[in-house]
Amino acid sequence: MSQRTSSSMEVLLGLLTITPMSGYELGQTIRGSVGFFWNESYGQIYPNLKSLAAEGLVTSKTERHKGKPDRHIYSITKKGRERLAAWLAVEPQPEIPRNELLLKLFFGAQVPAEVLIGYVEGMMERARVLAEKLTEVWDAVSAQRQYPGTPYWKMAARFGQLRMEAHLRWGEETLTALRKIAVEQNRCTEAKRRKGHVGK
Amino acid sequence: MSQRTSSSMEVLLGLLTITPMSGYELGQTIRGSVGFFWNESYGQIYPNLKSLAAEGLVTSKTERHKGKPDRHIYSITKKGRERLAAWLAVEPQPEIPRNELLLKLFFGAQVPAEVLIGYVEGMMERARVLAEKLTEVWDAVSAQRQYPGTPYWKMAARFGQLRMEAHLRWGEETLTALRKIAVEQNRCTEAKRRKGHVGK
DNA sequence: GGGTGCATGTAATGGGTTACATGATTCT
DNA sequence: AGAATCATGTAACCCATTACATGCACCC
Repeated sequence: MSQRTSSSMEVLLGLLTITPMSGYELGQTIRGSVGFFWNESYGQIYPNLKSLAAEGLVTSKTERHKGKPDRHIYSITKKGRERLAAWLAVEPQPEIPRNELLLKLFFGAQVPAEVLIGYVEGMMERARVLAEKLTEVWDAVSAQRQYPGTPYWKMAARFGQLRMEAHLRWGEETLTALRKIAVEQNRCTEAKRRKGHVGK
Repeated sequence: MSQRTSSSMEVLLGLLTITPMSGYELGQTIRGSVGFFWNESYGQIYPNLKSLAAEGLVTSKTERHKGKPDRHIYSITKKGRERLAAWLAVEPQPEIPRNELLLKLFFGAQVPAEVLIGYVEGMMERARVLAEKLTEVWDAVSAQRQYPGTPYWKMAARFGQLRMEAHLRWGEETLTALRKIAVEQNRCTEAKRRKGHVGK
C-alpha cells in the first residue's frame, strides 16, 4: 500500500504558482530562494516535471532554438493548484536529522581536538555566509512590492537567521571548550615526550 | 569511481568503541543518544554489521538462546578503530537541508493561515519535548563519572538545546504574524459573506 | 486473546545524487 | 585555448525506509 511521501514534486508546483518556468530555471530558483531549507538536483527535477505533465498538473510549451536544445516552459494547471492545496493541508513531517558534524564531534575523543576545531570553524564560516545572504534576501523581499507570498517568505528567511545565530553561539561556546581540551592534550604529549627522552 | 559517502557504518563503529553490543542494542542506543541528530533503521543496521564483520572491522560472538533467535554481540577490532579514526579525519559534509514545514510555510499563501498555525504549534511542541529531554541527558552526562567521551557528548547536547531555543523563539514570532494574517483573512471572508447575502 | 516489546533478519520499493552525453556561447 | 555557464536529459547506482517473516514472553 506504499505511497509517495516525498515533496519533490510539490516544490515544483509551488514555484510554478509564481511564474511559468523551465526545468533549468526551476533549479536555479530553488537554489536561490528555498535553497537553504530545501534542494533538488536536476536528476530529480526533469523526470518529475515529466510525471507532473503526464498527470496533467502542469502543461508545457516548447520553445525552439537554433543550435541549443529545446526549452520547455511549464505552467501549473488548475488541477495542479488543487494538488498543491491538498499537499499543503497535510501536516508536514518533522525534519529527519542527519548532522555529520555532530556525529564526528560525538566521537571526538578518538581524535585530536584541533581537528574538531577546524570542523566547527568551517561550520561557523558557512553559517556566517548564509546568515548574511538571508538578511539580504529578507531586505530584498521587504523592499519589493507586496506579493501574496511576501510575509511567508520573510518567515522562512527569519527561521534561517535565528537558526544560524544559534549555530554561531554554539560554535563560540564549543570552540572555547575544544581549545581548552587541545591545550590539555598538547601538555600531555609534551610531558610524555620529555619523559621518554629522560627515560632513555 | 563512486565511493561510499554515507556514515551509517561509522556510527556503528563509533558506538562499539563504548561497549560491545548487538544490532538491536545499537538501534536502541542510537535512538537514545545520538538520535536527535542521527538515526538509523534496523534495515540498515543489520546488513551494515554484516559488511563490517566481512571487512574485519568488527568481530561477533554468538549467544545461543532457547526459543529466541541467536544474539550476535559485536566488538570493534583494531582495524575498526583505525577506520573510525580515518573517517573522523575527513571534514564532515554540511547538513543537507530538507525542512517540510518551511516548504509548506513558503507556499503558505495558498492555504488559510489557521492551518499553518497548527503546523507551527506542532513543531513547537516537539521542540519543547526534545529540549527537555536534552537537558535531562545533559544533566545525566554531567553527573556521571568522567568518560573520555563526556565533554563531547555535552557539546552535542548543547547544540540541540540552542537549536531548539531558536526554533521556539522563531515559533513565537511566527505565530503572532500568522494570527494577524488569520484575523485579516476572517474579516475578508466575513465581509464577502455579508456582501453576498445583501447582494441576493 | 491480543497488543507490545525483545530480537533477528530479508526483500521490495522508493527516493535521490552523480556521472555521463551533448553542444553552443561567453569569459579569462 | 580552456574553463565556466547555459540547457537538457538519461542511466547507473547508492542509500534508506517500510513491509514482511518469525516466534517467544509478558501484561492487561
